[in-house]
Amino acid sequence: MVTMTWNQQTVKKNNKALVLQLIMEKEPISRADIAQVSGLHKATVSSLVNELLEEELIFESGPGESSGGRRPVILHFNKVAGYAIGIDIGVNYVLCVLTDLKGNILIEKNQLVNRTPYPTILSTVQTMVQSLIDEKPGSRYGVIGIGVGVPGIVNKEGSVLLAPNLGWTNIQLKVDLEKIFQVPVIIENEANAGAFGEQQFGAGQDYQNIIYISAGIGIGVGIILNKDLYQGKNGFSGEMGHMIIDIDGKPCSCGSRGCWEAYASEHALLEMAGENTDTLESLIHQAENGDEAVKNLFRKIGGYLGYGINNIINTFNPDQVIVGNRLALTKEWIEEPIRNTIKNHTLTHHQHEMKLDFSGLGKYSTVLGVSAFVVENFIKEESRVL
Amino acid sequence: MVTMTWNQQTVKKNNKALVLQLIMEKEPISRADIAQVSGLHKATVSSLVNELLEEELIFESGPGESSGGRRPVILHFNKVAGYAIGIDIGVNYVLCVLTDLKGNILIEKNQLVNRTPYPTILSTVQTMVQSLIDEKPGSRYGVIGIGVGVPGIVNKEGSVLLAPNLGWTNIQLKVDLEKIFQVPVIIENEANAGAFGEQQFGAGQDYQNIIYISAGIGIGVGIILNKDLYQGKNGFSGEMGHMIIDIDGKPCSCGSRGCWEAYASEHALLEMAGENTDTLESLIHQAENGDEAVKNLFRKIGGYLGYGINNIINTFNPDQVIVGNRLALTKEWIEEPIRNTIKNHTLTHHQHEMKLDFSGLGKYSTVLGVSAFVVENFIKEESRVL
DNA sequence: CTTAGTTTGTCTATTGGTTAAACTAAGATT
DNA sequence: AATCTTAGTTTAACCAATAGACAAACTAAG
Repeated sequence: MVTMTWNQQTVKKNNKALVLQLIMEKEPISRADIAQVSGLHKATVSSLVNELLEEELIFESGPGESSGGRRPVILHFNKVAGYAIGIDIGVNYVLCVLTDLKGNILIEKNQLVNRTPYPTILSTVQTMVQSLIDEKPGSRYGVIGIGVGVPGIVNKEGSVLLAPNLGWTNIQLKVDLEKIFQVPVIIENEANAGAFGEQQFGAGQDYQNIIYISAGIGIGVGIILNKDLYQGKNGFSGEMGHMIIDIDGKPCSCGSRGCWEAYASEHALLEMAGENTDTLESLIHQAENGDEAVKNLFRKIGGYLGYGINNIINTFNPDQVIVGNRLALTKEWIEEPIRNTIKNHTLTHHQHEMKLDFSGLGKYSTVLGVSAFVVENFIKEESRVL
Repeated sequence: MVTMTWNQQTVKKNNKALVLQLIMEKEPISRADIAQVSGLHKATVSSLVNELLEEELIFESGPGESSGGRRPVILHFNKVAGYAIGIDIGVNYVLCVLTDLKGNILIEKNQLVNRTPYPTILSTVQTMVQSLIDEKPGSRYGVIGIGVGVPGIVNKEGSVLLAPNLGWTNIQLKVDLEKIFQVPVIIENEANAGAFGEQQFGAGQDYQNIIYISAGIGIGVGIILNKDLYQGKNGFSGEMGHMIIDIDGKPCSCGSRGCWEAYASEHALLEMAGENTDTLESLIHQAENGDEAVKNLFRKIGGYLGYGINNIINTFNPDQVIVGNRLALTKEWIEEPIRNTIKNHTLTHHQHEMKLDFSGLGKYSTVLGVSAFVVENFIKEESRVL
């Protein structure tokens, strides 16, 4: 079967998913409202809602306000019908969270790690996830899946092909985790996950086409077009950290020269700061205490970020660009230079109505993103025809 | 009505479109084959095929080869059920073609122009289109629409907001042409149209994610993701000619510096060639006669093109990059340097299985692209439920 | 308090599509 | 000639959305 064929079951599945989505987004809401908003007939909505009630994906909560007639029955999304686990594997930390189906964090485990060989990290993850599972409250569907964000190149089969900062190559992470926990596992690049997290719960909730810039040790980019993550042919999209912005410029760890992340990343920042500073945090501390040299350093990084963002805007004509990850902590000093660079370089029509924002979720962008992938997957499965 | 709802009519419409698409792509084909390939039931296929026959979008052509039983009835797409007109407005020419529904050019009109004020071009276009209409053969649906490719920024309402090389700003081209000819008109950026043309009929027929580089006086890029043109928020996507590849580099006509097209376009080439050469054609002639200096010039341009293509590949992880428009004529000399630059700079995983090709349609990319847009639009309308 | 009107949600019959299965058509095979 | 195969059509069954009647529960006006 080459292409998608349609029949009554797909119709029902789609409408059911639509109803559920409306309840998730607009709760509290009544059956009548759903019919109104969706364009479906009252009777159709009624029957789909009843199925969703039986599946415990939604619940009723007494009558609402009358608007001149019979009072409506208020419907809610049952966000604790199951729980998702989101994991962010960083260069020196592992962050695991248990979220409900609306991306609220219920339990959080954070662990610093010194070295990152795969077996070590895998066992750390295993321990952390197991303790989340042990502590989680009861629910109809239990743990519906695990999502993992990794700073590296991930293919569509959930293998980490290359994660230079972790020292990983060809790690079958999805296979390993599914074997251990027997639930669906989703592996994503950290920037892609962050983009989805911001789109679902953070700064990007109102927009269709979003480019999320994960500016950390390196730079990765998550591309959301028409509300969907764009992954590319193999899942490798968004490696814009290795976009050349300066021909024959600074050498980059990737072997090329003049890459964006050689100028605008945390790594570049620390390099420029010189020998006596070790961490981004200490630089931020200095800047907060009025150190003009450090502030200028931040401004310079901001300018470089701006060049890359210029390229992004001219390429994608997005609704919004979101700056996230560690460098977003320096918003106070980098925002102005970024905006200036855009103003002076980017095509006028493209600037118009384009929003530039900073991460709304901070260090949780990635975990919430992968958790949202897990939820999305679950909802798609569950809203099948029974 | 915020979102899409589904009912039996949408099912039918989709299935009918699917059947028609299969016939278009795989003709000659029988009803039984369609059922096989699509997964639809024989009876469903039969009834949909009969409707398509009545609409004269397809026709039968006697029995085919038996495969051990009753011989099948062979179905064909009726590519002359109507005709589309495609127009490419260039800096010094206007190209108009009449195509059938499969993108075959039946009549072609080419006219050189000296100056490009809008009223002049509009009247030229009007004359050319009128003569195409007068010469066209009879058919069931006549001229189903007009598509126009323009070298500039086009919004989703079919207005040309800015076309620097034509000297146009805020031209309501779609409105004007629809008023004159009373058929649906589609306006697209020339690179977007070229991308679609190559994907439908040219070098990109086998691929899902294609980036088409229109390298002419300037550089524009058409982005096809999952077989669909990506237009961006306002329709301005793909202005990668103004991607910065060299910080504080050469000034560009856009007001910025270091833009890709300041290094890798026909304009850049002629600038580098110096005062005594006027056209790309004369340079090609020199190169063909063994002029090493000119060949080196081409190689240099190829290298610069490579830098931008590096950025494209790392960003999009596409199936294929296609180089088109005027600079594709210099393939003989620029291909090698492009490939070298990619080899030396682009991330290894991204290079893998990535195809780099040159335009398969030559100067017809744009006209065939807009014509294909018109056809797509028509098919979508016609396969409506009757 | 009564009555009319309105809004919410359900029930029943209808509509319009796909599908299953029987059937006809026309060839190949034995 | 009899049987098997494949192609395509017809008929009835099925299923989901819909239209419209209806009941329940409320507001508003007299």
